[in-house]
Amino acid sequence: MAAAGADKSAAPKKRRPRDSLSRSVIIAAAEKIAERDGLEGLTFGALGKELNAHSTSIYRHFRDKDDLVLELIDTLRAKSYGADLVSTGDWREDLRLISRLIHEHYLRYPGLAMQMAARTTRRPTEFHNVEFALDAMRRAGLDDDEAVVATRVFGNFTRAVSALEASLQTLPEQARLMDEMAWTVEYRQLPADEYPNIARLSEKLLPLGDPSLFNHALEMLLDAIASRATNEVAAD
Amino acid sequence: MAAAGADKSAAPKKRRPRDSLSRSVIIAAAEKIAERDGLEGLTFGALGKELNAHSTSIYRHFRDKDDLVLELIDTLRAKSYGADLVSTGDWREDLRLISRLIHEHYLRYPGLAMQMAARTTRRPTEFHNVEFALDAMRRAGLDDDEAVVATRVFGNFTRAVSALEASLQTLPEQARLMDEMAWTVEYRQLPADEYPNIARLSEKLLPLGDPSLFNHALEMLLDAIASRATNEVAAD
DNA sequence: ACCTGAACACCGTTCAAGT
DNA sequence: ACCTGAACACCGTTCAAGT
Repeated sequence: MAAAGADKSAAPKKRRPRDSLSRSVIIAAAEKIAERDGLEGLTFGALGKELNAHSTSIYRHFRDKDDLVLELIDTLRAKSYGADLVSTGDWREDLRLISRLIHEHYLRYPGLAMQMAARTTRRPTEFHNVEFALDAMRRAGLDDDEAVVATRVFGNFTRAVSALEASLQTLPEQARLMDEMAWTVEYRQLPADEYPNIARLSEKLLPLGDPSLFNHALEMLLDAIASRATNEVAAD
Repeated sequence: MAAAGADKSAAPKKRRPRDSLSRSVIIAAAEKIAERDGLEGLTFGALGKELNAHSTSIYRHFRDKDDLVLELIDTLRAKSYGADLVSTGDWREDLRLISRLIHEHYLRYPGLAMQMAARTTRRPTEFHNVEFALDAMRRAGLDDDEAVVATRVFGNFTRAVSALEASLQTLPEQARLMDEMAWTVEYRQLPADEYPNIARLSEKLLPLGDPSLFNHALEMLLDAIASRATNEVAAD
């Protein structure tokens, strides 16, 4: 009774049934690997193992690795924050919301962050993000041209800074620690005559990835948008 | 007379003399390759070929590839804009200057941009950049805590957005074109009832890497810094 | 002491061969 | 039609062997 059904194929073989492979099945396996091993673990070899299939059979369903990664990006996006992106009615709060959701999402999948930041996926989640940001800019009082530019500036800022923070997380442990420590060690020993400002402020210097920085930057950019918007609203 | 000196070692061998290899010689070769083939061409194999040496002999002078890349980053930085980083006396103009120099430099070496943005090199060029920015923030009228945060925000913004733009440049040609075209093709066909703002503005949408965006973002951030600085100066 | 050669453990990708 | 096996052209890196 104990090892009844799975007995024969116990440890070694149990081959996948024919036709059981598909894009969605492969993406599900990729998600699992990304969640478990991070992104550097996402190889065709690992996918094959996870799927109990030959690694090269994936090529029947995806043109190449780029094709697979783009599909994975959109799936993760929708799952990770698709449902949370609901307007609050306040443009500034809305921009804060989308920016923070993207930021958190990138930090959750740091190995994919740079690709998420740089690629255009042409898929529903992306359409929805753009629509959401454009609408907030309109409600902020920006005219059409300003809204388009502000949306891009705001989006590029959010994705770029988030990807930078995420990439700090993917550095080899030793490099990350050395880099972080530099701001509390090397920078405190610089000569005051050559680097007076560093010497004066050396106790206060923050590492590049300090968690408070994102919000500071976000609020500064929101201030700048608000001040441009105010100029318009003043005409009311 | 024609092929006199170089005759014997014409095509095939001409081995490097012993002890002629060093960190600086290797970095010079790496610069040459980076300039010529971009960064994806910078492999130990290519370095060996460029140096007329065995690829593995590089390991006598650099711990690993990361060690080599960090050294290369600082060398390129110093050479590319080290001499141009001179204060104008105007804090806002100074921040504009350093931001644009970094931006241009990243676009010149797009394959290294992400590493340049995320790593702390602990070397003179980096010290100098930090000192320069801190001094500008002080002259803008920010207090110590604000200056430290503003420097980080400003630096992270500059490096992150520049690295994002640079990484767009390193995409495979076909992916880059498809991604750019999406904003003038797919986005113009979205249904107006579901995406009213995209539909209304679809003629104006810019690709992610539009060259005007960096300056727009930069001026917005400078505005935000100026407005915080003004609050202080108002007390004068 | 310095450099080379051969090998290792990976990658993504191609393609002929099996079922 | 779908999947596998073997091979290819790369990576970075290690280490014993040559000079």
